[in-house]
Amino acid sequence: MADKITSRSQDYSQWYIDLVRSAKLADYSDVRGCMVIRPNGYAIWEKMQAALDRMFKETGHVNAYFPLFIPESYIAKEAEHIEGFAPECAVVTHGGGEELTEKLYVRPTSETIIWASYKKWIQSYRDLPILINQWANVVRWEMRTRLFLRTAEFLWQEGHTAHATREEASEEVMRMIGIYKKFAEEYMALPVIMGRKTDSEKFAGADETYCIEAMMQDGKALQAGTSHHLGQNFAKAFDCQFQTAEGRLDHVWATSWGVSTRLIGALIMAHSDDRGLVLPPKLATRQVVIIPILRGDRSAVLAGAETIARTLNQQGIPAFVDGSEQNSPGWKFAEYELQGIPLRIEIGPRDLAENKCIAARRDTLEKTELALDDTLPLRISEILNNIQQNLFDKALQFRTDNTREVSTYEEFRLAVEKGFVIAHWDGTAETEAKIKEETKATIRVLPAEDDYIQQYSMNEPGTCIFSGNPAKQKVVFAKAY
RNA sequence: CGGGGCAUGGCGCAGUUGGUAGCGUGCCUGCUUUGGGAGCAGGAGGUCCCGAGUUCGAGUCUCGGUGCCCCGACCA
Repeated sequence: MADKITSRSQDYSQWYIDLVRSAKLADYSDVRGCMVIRPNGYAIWEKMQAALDRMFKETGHVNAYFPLFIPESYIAKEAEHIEGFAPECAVVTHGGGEELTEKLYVRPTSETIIWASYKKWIQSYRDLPILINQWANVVRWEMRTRLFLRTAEFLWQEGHTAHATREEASEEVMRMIGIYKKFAEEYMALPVIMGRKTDSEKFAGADETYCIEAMMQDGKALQAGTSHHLGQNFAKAFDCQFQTAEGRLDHVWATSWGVSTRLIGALIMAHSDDRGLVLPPKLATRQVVIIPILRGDRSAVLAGAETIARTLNQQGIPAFVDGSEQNSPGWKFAEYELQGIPLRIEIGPRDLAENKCIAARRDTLEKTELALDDTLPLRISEILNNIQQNLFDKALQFRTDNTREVSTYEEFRLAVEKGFVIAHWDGTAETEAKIKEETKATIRVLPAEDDYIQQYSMNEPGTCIFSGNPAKQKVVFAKAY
């Protein structure tokens, strides 16, 4: 046995760390809070990027790149923004051996430097909308870090759009959070609740923040993506006005939205098990590993394996053969399970004689015999689709099983230790803060999707779980990452 | 920023009253193996985190420093 992973039941947090390291997704760096994303981890990010980037382009967005360094005076322009971000910023004070006349902030997010440009680019309503996305790294000097979930430097995409009206910006905010939900559910097989954040949880400088919130296997919530309505806050801070069709001057309306490499952490914590990573096929660079059992007529077995790989690759199913003789088949089984390859095919002399092979799926660990004929690629793609669907179904079932509606604060305190809690809230920040102080649970989301609202009758008025005051609606509470 | 832990071959660890460093795994070579992390034999590999001190002698004792991890408060 090589890298042994701590079991989830024994220590969930340690399980996560062991998994990330032994599946070679990421490694610690000697720089505090920073990580090295290894090829196995980066491959997942590349799959995510490809799918998201396509979805952004399909909705009219274009990519650009803005500088890593932001002048201090820019960051300082939006009061709430600097208050929120300044404490966690890295600041460059020297360059070329000289002290800089103005300090440069390493971007924690790019609103300010982008709006300094937008101010130059926008004069008329004819210049709007601007729909720009950038793929970049950002730095936030976090107190405490966790691989993928929270690191001092991370990779993300940030969309920054400029609009002529509040309504148009609102539509953009909802369109993008909708895309994130679609991506999470269709690609990551991760069910999410889409909705709004309370004021205390919203982005520094935003009027409104929408999010997608997911449940991890320990019942805790993870914010997987955000979309912000920035109102005219940044336009005002940067004096960015435009002339309307009617000839009036107005400040530009803004949105920003992002997802980060944190999604990789979400993916791991949602689906993986004590044997290692479990990857949804749509995010697996390598979907099928073929392991020849090299006994008897080795070259025939190896040729059989290669033929399967070639056939699958021709059908667009990424497959590869591990025919190395350095490791035993058993070793390879364990290794590729650790790495989360969705499907394994075993083929040996016995199979070859009977013109079949064994398929073992990563999610359920079930083994099936498959005939080696023209139907093989189809059967395999069916299994892969089935894995993708099964992961989503399982995660959704888990979320449902670990979501509880409560009507008393006593019930609340117990339930919130085990998952999501649906409860009435009086809408005040005071109540929210006290609940957080006493239970560590926060309001994760005010759901904004019909199915979820109906399922838990979120809009039904009632009595606040904490204060006993009238409450217009229920909200989702949970402990969060 | 508080509390705790760790620092010794690539990785994981042991190292007793101070005496010149060892185990597992991985790596290299060869042979035998191969349907759930194979076996045997041989081999390579270490500034013991850094600095100072005590001592004939420090991985070990003393003082100082650094780094990382974990748990909490803050955050995507």
